Amino acid sequence: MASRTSQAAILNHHHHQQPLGLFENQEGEGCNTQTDFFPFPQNLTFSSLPLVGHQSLKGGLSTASIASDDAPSTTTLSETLVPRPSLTPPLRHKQDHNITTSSEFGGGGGGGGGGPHGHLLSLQRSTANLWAWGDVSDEYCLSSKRSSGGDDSHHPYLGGLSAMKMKKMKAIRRKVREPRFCFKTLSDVDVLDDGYKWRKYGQKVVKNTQHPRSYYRCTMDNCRVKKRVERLAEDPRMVITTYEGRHVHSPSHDLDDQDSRSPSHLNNFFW
DNA sequence: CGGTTTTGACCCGCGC
DNA sequence: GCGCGGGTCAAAACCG
Repeated sequence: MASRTSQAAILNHHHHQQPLGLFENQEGEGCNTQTDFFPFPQNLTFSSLPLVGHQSLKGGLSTASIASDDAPSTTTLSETLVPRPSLTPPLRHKQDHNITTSSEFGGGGGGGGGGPHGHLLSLQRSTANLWAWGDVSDEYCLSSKRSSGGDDSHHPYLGGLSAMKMKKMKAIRRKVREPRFCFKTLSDVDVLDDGYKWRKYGQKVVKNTQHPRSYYRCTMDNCRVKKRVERLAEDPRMVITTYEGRHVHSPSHDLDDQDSRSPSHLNNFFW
């Protein structure tokens, strides 16, 4: 895992001067040739990117950039950058008819339709640009939102609370959003296998896009992490994956076949 | 049969 | 206030 020593830098976005982060894998050339680097938060370790690399990327996933406002045209990524201690989970791709599968990651396999983490895409020719954003400021780094509310606070149709109360909660909830980050990946497949098990709970066609956006939720109990997957409008080859929230557990793959690899730093995936 | 996906409906925030 | 659009729910269908 030489790539564990990935370099990180941040670029200015061409439009809004918003900080873009470029994480350059040591092995990769850093396909993104943008300049204007600036120091990236030290506590933001991308120990996971290497995992991407170490598995099947072999340097293919060479770059990842972080941005606050550089939203793909199809989304409104208007939040501010919130560096997390560790962001990127070990990414792999689910199989797709278009891709060549070079490795198999036993483990994870979910049950029915969506779950099968069978073959995994070789990302050798993939490029991932990592965005990160979130409108969570340090002070409230959420918690009030859901941790207290338990199961009901996130339930939009909950009947127990008065409408007023619900509205207030919504208001709070809007401001106190889970930390989020996203990245884009050049890939034929939509769903990155990041070691966690996801259940799809919605799909939506967003405006000005041909490709629908899919919504996933972590299948683990008590874990409210969500993930959004869509394709970039300008470049359908690019997959935008957005994570929201932090896992309260380790990746499912760890429990199976991954723990022998790098169990300690995998804990950092609880973004 | 249990877990996941699909998909139409609903909710809600936001801009006008 | 209204309409639009994004996000979520939940029942039915699907799948291993």
